[in-house]
Amino acid sequence: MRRGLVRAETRVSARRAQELATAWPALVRPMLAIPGEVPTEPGWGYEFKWDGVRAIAYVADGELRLMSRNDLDVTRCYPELIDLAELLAGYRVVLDGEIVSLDRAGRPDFGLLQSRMHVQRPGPALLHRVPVAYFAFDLLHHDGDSLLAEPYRARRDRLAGLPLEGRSRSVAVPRWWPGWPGDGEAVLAAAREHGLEGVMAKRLDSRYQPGRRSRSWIKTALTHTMDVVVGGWKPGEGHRSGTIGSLLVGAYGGEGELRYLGHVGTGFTRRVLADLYTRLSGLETDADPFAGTVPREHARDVRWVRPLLVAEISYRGVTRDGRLRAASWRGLRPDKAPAEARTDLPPCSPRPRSAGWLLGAEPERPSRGLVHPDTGEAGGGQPIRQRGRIHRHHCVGQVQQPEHRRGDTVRAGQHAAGPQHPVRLGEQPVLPRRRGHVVQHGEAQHRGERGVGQRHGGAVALGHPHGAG
DNA sequence: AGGGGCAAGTGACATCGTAT
DNA sequence: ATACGATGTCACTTGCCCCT
Repeated sequence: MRRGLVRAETRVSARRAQELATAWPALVRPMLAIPGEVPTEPGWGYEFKWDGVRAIAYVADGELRLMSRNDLDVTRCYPELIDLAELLAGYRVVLDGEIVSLDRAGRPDFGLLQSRMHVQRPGPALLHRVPVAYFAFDLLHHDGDSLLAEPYRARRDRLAGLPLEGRSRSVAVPRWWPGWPGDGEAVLAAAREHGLEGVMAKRLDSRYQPGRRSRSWIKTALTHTMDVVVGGWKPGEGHRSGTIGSLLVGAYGGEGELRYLGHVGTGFTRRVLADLYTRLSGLETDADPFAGTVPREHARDVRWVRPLLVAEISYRGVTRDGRLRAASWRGLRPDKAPAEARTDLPPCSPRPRSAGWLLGAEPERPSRGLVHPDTGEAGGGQPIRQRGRIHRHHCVGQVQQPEHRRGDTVRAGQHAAGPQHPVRLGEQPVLPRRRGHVVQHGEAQHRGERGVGQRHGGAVALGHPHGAG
């Protein structure tokens, strides 16, 4: 078999785009989602939102080409994904999917993937240390047929017909739920419980709109909030010049030290920036208020301030070195004292302790479909419902994991003792409500201690959020 | 060591088209 | 004329590689 074309990562010229359009059915840019609440009305299908890098995969005649969101050819960066071409020998397809790197528990970890993203010729050591997988979630072309005008449900059905699952450690077709009312909340609850990034909802009757941000796809990211103390700020650039670019924030640790947690540079309105500029100008000092050292690249051009302002921020997780990921400003908390802003953060992004639930460890399990909770009957990918509830259904397709990463498999939704729905900012009237689902800091902190999972037959199963199953 | 580039993302805001 | 929704642009984050 010929190996996939290997080219340096390059931006595609118009001429190259024409070549690609000739060699493959078409050059398709990924369809994008708008952020919003999980839709609950009928007519939506649901998937988990994967924390990785989007890529369109072109497979033809045993060759593979992977194109990034910005028309970069990233085939050479991920040589293990040539498995796609080998699995699909004899097919001519275009897939939409996500390149992910899995942590020890088998969950996508964007931090891990970052060590692969810009390496054009990864060596054996890096390939072994940080393997990647391709999660295919859409089929755009199939043996000469363009499926772009086909409804999402039909594209998914044809994707399920491809010989992709359970045959390679590098390829998976994640589960999806052709929705019933309420499924969205159930999938979101499962995502929250397992520390995933969020949920994608897609209209079952929607066509694929290349390169478009469409209301037919809605992404709901899970975020967390916490109170922080502002310890410094950096000047802005461009249309933010003359005002604040970002704030350096921290919170108090167990020893009473102010721990640096990172920058917040988004979420402000002009009015808020002007107000903060005035407030912070009155607090300027020469002394760095943070315990320990703020990294040099973070401290460049910083104006330190006395740590008296308390604010609430939202964030998507915590990086390995204890920094807030994707932090966003929500508002000042004049009702709180600086000492009330405490870290007590988990050492990493809040995630459950249980391992390996995401990817099945038994690739030859007889039925990969849904299993009826009472009869054990396979449901062929459709949600099994009884008395209007989802009982249990499997989460992702089967992927062989590297030996060193095999782990437990869990059944979700059976042990969650805490709140089943996130605490929303609506309960804090001083602050505006934002998009996305919010997990309060305390909830995120404790979730990892709630044993949410247990072994179950090689694939995860979702329990209904209201306790069935 | 420092800066640029790239991936993911967030959010605000300007602009354009359509509806009232 | 005004209001509203959709869309695109811009500035910002982390973390990595690569080049100077």
